[in-house]
Amino acid sequence: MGFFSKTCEYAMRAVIYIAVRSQEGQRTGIREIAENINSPEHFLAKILQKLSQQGLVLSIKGPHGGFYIDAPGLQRPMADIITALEGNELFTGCGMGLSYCSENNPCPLHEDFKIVRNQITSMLYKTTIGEFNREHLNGKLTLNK
Amino acid sequence: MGFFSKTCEYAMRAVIYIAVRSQEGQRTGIREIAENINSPEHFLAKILQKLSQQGLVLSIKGPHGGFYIDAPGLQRPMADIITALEGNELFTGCGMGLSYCSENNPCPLHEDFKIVRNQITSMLYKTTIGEFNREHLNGKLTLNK
DNA sequence: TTAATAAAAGATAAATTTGTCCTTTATTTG
DNA sequence: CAAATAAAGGACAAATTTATCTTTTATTAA
Repeated sequence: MGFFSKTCEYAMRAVIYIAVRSQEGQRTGIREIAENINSPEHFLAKILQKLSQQGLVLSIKGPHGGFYIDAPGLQRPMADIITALEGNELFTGCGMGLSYCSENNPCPLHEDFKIVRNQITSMLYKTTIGEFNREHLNGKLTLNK
Repeated sequence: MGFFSKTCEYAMRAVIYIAVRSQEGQRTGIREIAENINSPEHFLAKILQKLSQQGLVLSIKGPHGGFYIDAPGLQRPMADIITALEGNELFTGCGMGLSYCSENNPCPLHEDFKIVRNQITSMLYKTTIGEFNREHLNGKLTLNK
């Protein structure tokens, strides 16, 4: 059980990769992205299709086409990727899966879990899609293994 | 996407329920547990089978048999439930699913994610299986909806 | 305007998780 | 001992997630 689903993992890696390439003024094809983030190409295509439909990434068909992200897009938080693909259950749901868990009706882990959830939420909202650049990837950061 | 898998959700709820009943000196059958934590009975049976094999819960067959947890068992951390069922990927894995992500080779979310993971880890290790009792369940706490 | 390129879209398949059912084994009680 | 009880275990089925393959549509460039 990974923390995020494969779908979200691939999506985050892909979007960061596209963001880096976009800041270099390049559009990127699926092949290149999949190779660089180590994901199944066709599965990733489906994911990017969804993100594209929701306007999280932009795309152009045909020669020299590919995916890219514009300046406003680069300012959006990582959280938007998760939300676009799986809604906001991660940010709101009960840790033990109880639908009526709430302040008034808490599960045993409610209080502690609130802290964890807030931490995740703030991590994903404060980190923007565009805050990683080529230097990061040329340094210690990695996306593909 | 829930935070934990259904398996872990049911397991945590079931173990807490068994712990409460054990502290009342009672063994509990699968039927009763499933009803009280709102889980599919047979699926839960499989889960408890695994937890029983690993010694996390104890069981006795036949009339007046059922599941229970002894005093040392009640002292164990909730984390043991997760580990018993799915290993410790949750406590060690990279948020973006990268196998070689580490201090020397971090993914873009590495630093923030470390904080989140530590919080989860400490939540699950500091909370013991036996720390909830009937008063909790009769109060605001809930396990079944 | 034709050929090549690349994403969009649809169909299908494999793998995993979740859920159900049935038989066997162990234990208790009458 | 026989009948009843309850977990253990095995087989199977449904649902979801992950992955693959093929066709269509849009765009570019020769």
